[in-house]
Amino acid sequence: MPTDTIELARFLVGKMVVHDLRGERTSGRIVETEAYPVGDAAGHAFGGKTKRNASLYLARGHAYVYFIYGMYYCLNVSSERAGVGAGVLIRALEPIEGIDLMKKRRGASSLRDLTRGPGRLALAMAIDRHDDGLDLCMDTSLWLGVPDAKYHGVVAATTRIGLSREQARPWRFYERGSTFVSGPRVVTPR
DNA sequence: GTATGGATGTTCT
DNA sequence: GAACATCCATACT
Repeated sequence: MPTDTIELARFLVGKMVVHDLRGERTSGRIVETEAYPVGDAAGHAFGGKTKRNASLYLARGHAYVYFIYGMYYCLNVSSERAGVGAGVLIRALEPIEGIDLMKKRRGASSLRDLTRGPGRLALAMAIDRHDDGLDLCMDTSLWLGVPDAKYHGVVAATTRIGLSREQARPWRFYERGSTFVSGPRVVTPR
């Protein structure tokens, strides 16, 4: 098992996210993540614990869901021990279960665009502030799992997306060759 | 294909 | 006011 935020971000590529909302089940295989480790100026926990980011300080494996740009939610996984603020952003999924339901929630959209991007996947899976703070290893409505089929993906690393304070470190991880990845697919040397 | 700007609400200066 | 871990429609090459 991973022992820190960056390892967890890599580890999560290929794993499943499942949401069962009163019997309406959607799921997807993670194809893209970003790490926001301790001390990272771009991380939401950088300025200390607040009401908004409190879930980042829960023990590894809890959901941190935040509202962004007045319209979208983003799903993160807390990544360190309790009391330490850090997390992994889930940026893109390959849709698996509940594809019709996801299309309905997203409005007309191609399969490829359903969950390609953090705001899109949260909308498709109906993840919102109700899910903030859930234990993704224990909860019965939103959880992380292992795919049925053996995972053969190759994980590559690049710089993160959409940050004004990015420092060009390879903390974005994605499945090489996947059509469901949201942004540039170029490997940076490390 | 790339580029640009607007929508929208919460949080912080 | 301004910034924000975004997305979509529109215009253009």
